[in-house]
Amino acid sequence: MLIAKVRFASPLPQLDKEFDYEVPSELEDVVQVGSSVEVAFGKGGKSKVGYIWALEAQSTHRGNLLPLLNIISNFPALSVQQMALIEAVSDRQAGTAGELIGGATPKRHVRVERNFDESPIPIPNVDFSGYEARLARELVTQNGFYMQATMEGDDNECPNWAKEFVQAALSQYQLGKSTLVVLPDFSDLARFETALELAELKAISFRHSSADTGSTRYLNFLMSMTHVGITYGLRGASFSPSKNLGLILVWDDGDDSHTEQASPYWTSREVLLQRQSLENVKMAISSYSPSSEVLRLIQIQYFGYSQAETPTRKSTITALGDRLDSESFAAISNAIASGKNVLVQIANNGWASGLVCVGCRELRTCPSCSTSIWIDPEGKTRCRSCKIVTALSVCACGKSSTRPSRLGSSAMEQQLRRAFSGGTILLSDGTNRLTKVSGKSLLVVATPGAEPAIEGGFDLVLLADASRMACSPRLRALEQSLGKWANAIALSKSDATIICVGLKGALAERMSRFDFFGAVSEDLAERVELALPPATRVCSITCANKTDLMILESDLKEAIDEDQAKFLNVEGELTLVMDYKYSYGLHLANLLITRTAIISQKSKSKKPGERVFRVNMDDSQVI
DNA sequence: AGCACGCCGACT
DNA sequence: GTCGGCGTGCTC
Repeated sequence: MLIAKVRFASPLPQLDKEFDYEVPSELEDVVQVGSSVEVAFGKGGKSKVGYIWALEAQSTHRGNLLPLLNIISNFPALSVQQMALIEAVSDRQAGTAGELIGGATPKRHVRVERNFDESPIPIPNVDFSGYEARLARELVTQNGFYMQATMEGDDNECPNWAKEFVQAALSQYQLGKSTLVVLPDFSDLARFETALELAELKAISFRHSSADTGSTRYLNFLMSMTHVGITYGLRGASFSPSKNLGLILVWDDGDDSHTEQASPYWTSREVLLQRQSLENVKMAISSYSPSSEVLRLIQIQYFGYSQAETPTRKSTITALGDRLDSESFAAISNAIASGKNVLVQIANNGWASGLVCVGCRELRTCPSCSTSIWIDPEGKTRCRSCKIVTALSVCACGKSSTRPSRLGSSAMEQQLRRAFSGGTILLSDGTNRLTKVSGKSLLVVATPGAEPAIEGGFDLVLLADASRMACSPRLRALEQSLGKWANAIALSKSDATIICVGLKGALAERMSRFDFFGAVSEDLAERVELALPPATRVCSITCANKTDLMILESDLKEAIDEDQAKFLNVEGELTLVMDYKYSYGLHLANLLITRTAIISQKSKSKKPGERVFRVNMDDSQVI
């Protein structure tokens, strides 16, 4: 009798295990590992969809077994490699396999299956050469590699890195192997697609994208599962199947969008590093400015690397902290007057990033959650965290008026509109985004990540909030700012002028040479000295109530090895933060899974559909 | 999650 | 005596 070990796509820790079912003899020839099946489950015996995690000859369950009711499809819903990855990631992140299953397998479409053509794709006859192919060459000998991308700037829509990625993927294809490409956002996805089109490789490329219709997604999923080719997409694609995988490519791994904001809070880079070792394949990461994690991989010699040549652009560092001092004002004026195009990068959108009392200069905060209040793109005073529009009350000092602590992109746009009547002023931010602009004398105000492409590149880039972005007290502020500046600078012409507003000291000196590699290295060296991430890992555990958290804390204090992990003091009563060594990660994650599950079940303050504990094994926000 | 089981107070 | 409140625990 064949036994199917079945898992469910549920985040509940109680269901995070395999359940045994008998395979009826008439299904014995059709079931396979990865099949989605219908089974009866629970007291009501209602039917539920599960996934065959393994097929075995004997059951370990004492008690009688129910039969599988049905096989949902002849195509497996998950590949063996996907299941191994899901297990590895849930173990590492102290989550459940069930909460990752949904993201790894798309909704089934019967018509797509009926029309599915499993025959091999005619091999495209491609000759895609005519540029460096630095990456493809390095990957012949390297198993893990970081390539700092060169800033060419003249082609914003198909930059050098995208061509490098395509070339590397093509080399794999010629060896009969697939490539998986993971990008942070849709503009980078579009850039990579442009390169794929240029190389005429669309026929062997399978897009994993939430922007596609369900049937397209399912078709591409089946294609990735059954055909050697190039699978690409945003962070969710980290879990897609890939037949005979040979290479994993990641663009701009330090971008926030690579981190999943829901439990178990994984990041593309870490998931794909797991995948690299599970599937024994090559992996390369590329960006204009490296992440500190990548530099750590280089330091421990897990990754080789190659730095880009220093960009040829002119760099100006203004000493004043003001956004529009006379120097940058003059530079913009001159550029606009001579028909050139200017990009102004502003840290945040809306009208004001914060409001300060005119009397006591205290930052105004939301009455219910005490995070700062800003003026959003619609001009409303709104809490940043609970998103509620709040009427401003009278301050403790007696004054009721406020002034903006720092202007947002909408305000900046208005200010520039008054100052420069000669040019066309455009605004591009997260809510109102331009993907491409063209023309002369354009003055584009954009928030990081929302910079539009422009034919030929910008002539002048003003990083208007440089000093404020870099000086924010968050751990990753500097590293992330460097990444955002680098991405903006990459959109400029090779002889453009770059103005960094208000930088001082060593950072100003680094930026005058566009030495991103050096700046992040220095940042990493300091963190290593202070034993901060990525020298160690830091996890956070938040809990809805204090008593449960205290139980967990004393529980953990007894169980953990003090040489490997320790508690850190943080503000906020409902959060525990620990730092721990990489080698202790699996052990700690396991400890957290079991302990939080026990306490959750006994908790008095359970709410339906809400977790008692939220565990983030790599929380870089808390420090 | 769902659903049943069970132990307690309130009621015809 | 028994009806129904929801806390507790299990589901192959």
